[in-house]
Amino acid sequence: MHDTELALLIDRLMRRIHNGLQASAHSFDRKGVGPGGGIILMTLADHGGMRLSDLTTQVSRDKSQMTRAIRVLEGKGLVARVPCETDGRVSRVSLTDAGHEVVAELTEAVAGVVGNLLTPLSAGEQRTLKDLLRRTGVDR
Amino acid sequence: MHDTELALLIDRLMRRIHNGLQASAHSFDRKGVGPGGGIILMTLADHGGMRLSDLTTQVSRDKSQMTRAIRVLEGKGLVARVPCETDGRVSRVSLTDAGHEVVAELTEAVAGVVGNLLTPLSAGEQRTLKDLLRRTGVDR
DNA sequence: TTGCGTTTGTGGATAAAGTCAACTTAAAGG
DNA sequence: CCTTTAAGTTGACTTTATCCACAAACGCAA
Repeated sequence: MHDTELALLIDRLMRRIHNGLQASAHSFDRKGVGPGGGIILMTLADHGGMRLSDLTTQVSRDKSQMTRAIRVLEGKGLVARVPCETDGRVSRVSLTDAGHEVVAELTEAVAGVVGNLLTPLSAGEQRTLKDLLRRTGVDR
Repeated sequence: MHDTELALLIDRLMRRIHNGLQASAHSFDRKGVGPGGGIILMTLADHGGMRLSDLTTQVSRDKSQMTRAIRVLEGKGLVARVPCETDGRVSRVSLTDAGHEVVAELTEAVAGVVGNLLTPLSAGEQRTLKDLLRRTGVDR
């Protein structure tokens, strides 16, 4: 088997999404959250409030970087963190109203770019693609 | 439809591939090409000799970065560049024998990680997934 | 309760990638 | 020719990523 093509395909598709967004970032990323911040915000929109550690595993990033990313987003008033009452270590992160507004703009922009990239696929195929990706494993 | 889920899924899958490789990089990346260099090498293995500009569009990266990445790989003796005879501007890049060896090791490692992540999918579904990704568009 | 290992989040230092713009050389087309 | 465009290169700079050590809080068992 020795199949590396999928890795290359995934990498390329992700870069294209990234570049497509970058090209028009000035028109929607008023808060300057960037790609990294955007993914965090959208993930929070999907999951509601999350513990910081769950957030890091969900987006598969380094926790120290997550700390810093959240600090930036908090500084811009897009997320709020409340210390957990039952566990003194964890802090729970959630979107503020301003954060939701940013997510709405981000969502539209991302949907535009992604929709554009997916035009060669039928609606059913697009659904299949997402379904397959969703069912992808967790490695360890 | 405002669909951002696919972007999040793609990003997460790519990070998981990346992290999975990173975890055991010491055991196969003897030349220290890293993720970036690895993608370039594997792309070259797929396409044979390529013009540098085609390489940049294929992997969707900045050309200035490609210049530097190729210089590093060339310094390690993994790729060779020959100036094009018909066009004095372009230089054609291809794998050396040492480069092919590295690609072989990379391929095995990548296939292991990817195969691991794809275990929830049947063989047919894996084929479908790759097919759909391959048919993905080019945006502009 | 105390001790011990583990989890959660921070902080710092450093390396790797990405971004942007200016610039050289070469082709292409009036 | 002369202007325009394409292919690479270089430089300066910002953003992400990686690694490691650490403090605080929890879980649990002796």
